[in-house]
Amino acid sequence: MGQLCLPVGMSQQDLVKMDTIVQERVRVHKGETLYRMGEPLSAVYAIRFGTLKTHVTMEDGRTQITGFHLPGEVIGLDGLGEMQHASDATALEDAEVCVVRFDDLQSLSNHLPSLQGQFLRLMSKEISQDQVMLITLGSMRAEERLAAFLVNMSERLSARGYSSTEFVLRMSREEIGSYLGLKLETVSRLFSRFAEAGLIQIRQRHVKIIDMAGIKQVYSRSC
Amino acid sequence: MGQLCLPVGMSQQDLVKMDTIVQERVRVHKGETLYRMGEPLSAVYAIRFGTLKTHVTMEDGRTQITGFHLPGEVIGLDGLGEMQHASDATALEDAEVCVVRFDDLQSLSNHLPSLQGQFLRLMSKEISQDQVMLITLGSMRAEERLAAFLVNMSERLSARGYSSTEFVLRMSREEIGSYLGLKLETVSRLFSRFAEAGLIQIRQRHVKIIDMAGIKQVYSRSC
DNA sequence: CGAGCCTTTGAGTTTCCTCAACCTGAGTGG
DNA sequence: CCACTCAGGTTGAGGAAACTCAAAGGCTCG
Repeated sequence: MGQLCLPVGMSQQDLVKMDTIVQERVRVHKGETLYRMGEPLSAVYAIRFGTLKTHVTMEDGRTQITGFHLPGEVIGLDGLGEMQHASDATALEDAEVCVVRFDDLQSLSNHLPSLQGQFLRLMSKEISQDQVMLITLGSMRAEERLAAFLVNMSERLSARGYSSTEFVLRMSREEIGSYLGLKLETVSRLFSRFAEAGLIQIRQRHVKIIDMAGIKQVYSRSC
Repeated sequence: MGQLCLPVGMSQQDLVKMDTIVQERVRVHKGETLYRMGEPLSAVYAIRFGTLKTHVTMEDGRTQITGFHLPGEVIGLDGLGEMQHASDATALEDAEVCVVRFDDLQSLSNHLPSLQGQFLRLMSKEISQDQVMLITLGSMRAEERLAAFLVNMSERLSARGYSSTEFVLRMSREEIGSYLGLKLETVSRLFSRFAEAGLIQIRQRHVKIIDMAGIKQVYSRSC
């Protein structure tokens, strides 16, 4: 569990203790939601396998995807402050998560000093990632955003032992668009343009990266 | 100090204890930086008075403002994970901050159980705010972004005892633009348009909100 | 009071969106 | 087994939004 569910940085004994409280696992089928915005926060979740998206919906119905989450990542942290979930989490494919119950956590954290730090670190990382997205949405053009997205997916998949050059996107063009602040047609056109330029091969959701350096250039050689 | 430097939620005795460790204050003059990205994190900072901006710069020189920070807010939390600052913090006007040293904090947090929770809550709030910005940048049009910005400033100022309808923007059009993912000319034009529509009065950086409901409509009646 | 920065406003251009048609592949029922 | 359906994806044409470039006016600060 330890390796899959919480990132490195804890001692072996601590991991053993952790294992004793995190025995609960939940399966989430494609399209089902793990939690919804506004629900009381009873736990955070470490993804064992599968991909989930987190998204928020405004009063007027518009929706924005705030993240795609791969195995090994922890979701639900954004609700810790108000003790209620700040977004929806939906499975993009059948997935399984470890349930880290919050009341267990609180009683345990006294005995596990490293756990507090672990959570601070996770939350801080989430803040940093959000800030990277702010740059992406605030100062990049469509082309650059999509290139950044591809590189980001590649790196995260690679860090989890998958191929960094060939993978399957678990989300639709529309979902990518929502995440990147673009329309689905724009995403589709850009994929086609990247393919034409010899940077990638793409057939449906199967992506093969041909020229990684070229893709990185797309968002570094601007201005 | 307590009221000014850390939000509510701590008991009176805890506040007294806090006061004993947070005696250090720093003045930051307009244009000076409090900390820079990459510097080792030795403290977080609670703003006593003045306004600061946090911003990040990419390799290619592009810069994005990630937040404007008013008195009472805590900055520097985004660096807690890596123990080094994840952004620059620059004063928009002469300001003073309380220095919350991290080593003091760690030794103290054992004796102050509420402090840990306090920090989790602050960080979680920061994540939520970033996610609101993601929606803003990802799915709103220029007009809506600026309206949301005005309402946000108004509410935060009001919560701090200032007027909610009349205030001075401490940042330039360019800085507002960077924050909202717009160019300075666009920001300027939109202010003029809002004024023409009778929603606000604006002269340089002095804003007077005439029709708050109208401004809120700008970003609720879309689609 | 002058220099430099900030702001406003205009004209033209680019980027991305909208609308629309058509294609593809997976799943379904006859 | 094949035709059908339907969601997702591609591609094109036209238009709207925001950007770029440019010029001129206004504040602020030394």
